[in-house]
Amino acid sequence: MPLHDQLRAVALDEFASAGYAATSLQRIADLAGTSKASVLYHFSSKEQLLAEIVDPVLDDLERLLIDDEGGSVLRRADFVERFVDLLLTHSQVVPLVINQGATLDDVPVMHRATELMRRVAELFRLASGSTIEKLRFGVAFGGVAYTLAAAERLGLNGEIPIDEVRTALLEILHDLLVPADTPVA
Amino acid sequence: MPLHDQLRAVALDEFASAGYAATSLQRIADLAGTSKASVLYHFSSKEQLLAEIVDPVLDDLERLLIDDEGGSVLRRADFVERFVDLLLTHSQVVPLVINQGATLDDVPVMHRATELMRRVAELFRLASGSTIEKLRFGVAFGGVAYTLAAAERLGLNGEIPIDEVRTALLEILHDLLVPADTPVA
DNA sequence: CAGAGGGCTGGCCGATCGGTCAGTAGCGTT
DNA sequence: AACGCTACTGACCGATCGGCCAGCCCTCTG
Repeated sequence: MPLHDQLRAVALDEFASAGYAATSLQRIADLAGTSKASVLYHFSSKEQLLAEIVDPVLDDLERLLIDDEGGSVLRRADFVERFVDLLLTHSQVVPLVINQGATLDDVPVMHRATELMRRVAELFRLASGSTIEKLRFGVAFGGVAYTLAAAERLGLNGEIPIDEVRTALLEILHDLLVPADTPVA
Repeated sequence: MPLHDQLRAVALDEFASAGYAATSLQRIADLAGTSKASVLYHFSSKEQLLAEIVDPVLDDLERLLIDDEGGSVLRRADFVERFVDLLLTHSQVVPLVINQGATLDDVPVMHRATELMRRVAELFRLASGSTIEKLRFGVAFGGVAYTLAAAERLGLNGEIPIDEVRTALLEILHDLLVPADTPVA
């Protein structure tokens, strides 16, 4: 693997587990077996290293939003399914954005993440819904992200097959976001 | 308000919104209109300032766990209700622990928080349950915490009366944690 | 062989961090 | 007046941070 990619992978591990602020460029360099200066050779700054990690995921999310808004063809259940797949695909980046987004809102890429999450919320038209509908969105979205982030820390997950996780999350999210008494399309 | 209490309040605001690592003692001092040295006069270290904020909340949680384990008298629904009240009472500390607990596991008070959360998980016997039951716990607990933390950031909540929030959260958590096909006691 | 350029590094910089310490201002007691 | 105690402060410390830079090594090209 090229050093550039390896540095990105190592940085993602550390940003997700120890936090962006608590992860020094020196530590990233040590874990990758190189020097701090070489990290700053591959990435012009620590912020840009974070951006190169997070931006592709936000691109995926934005694409999903555009697909949906473009034709409003997607039924809510379909959106939820694609959304879960996106979360599972980027299971390390999701908690990074969720847990540290508020802390790092001065970093441009995290501000973009917040804006996209707001658009997801508006998509479900929960900003104008009832209190419980608003809270259902918050619990569902934050709950899935938190589960992906902290389940291991609490020793809650063994080696659960990802297919099983996917199915279970879909069922839970479906229960929360597509209540039986709500029109789906 | 005594300066000691004011410093604790200011620090909690900053720890919860900007993060523990990103909040300097100097900033806490500035916001309270005093000097950094006086902060370290009232609290022997930054870690102890965090501990004085978090420990009382963990004491409450531990008390709830002891009440439950002692007689196993509490029905699951009762536990959920007391649990939600605890989260609402300490709505600033909860996201602090949830979002930054993993990052700060080297800080003793945060390690204690992780242990208590593990006990809550075990209480629901979800460690030995099916995949979807494990995930339901994660989604429920993390979801409520995330909602309390980030709803404002996404502009999802206006001035919702706390009673309404309490009722809604109870309903959502009840749906997630006390499924219809599960024996309650 | 000469030179150009990409990959990489050690050493350094200013800034900021948490924390220490000597010292002081105010105040009630003797 | 002299004391002791609490509250508080400015100056300073070593460590660490992100970032910069001159220069080295290697390979490819002419």
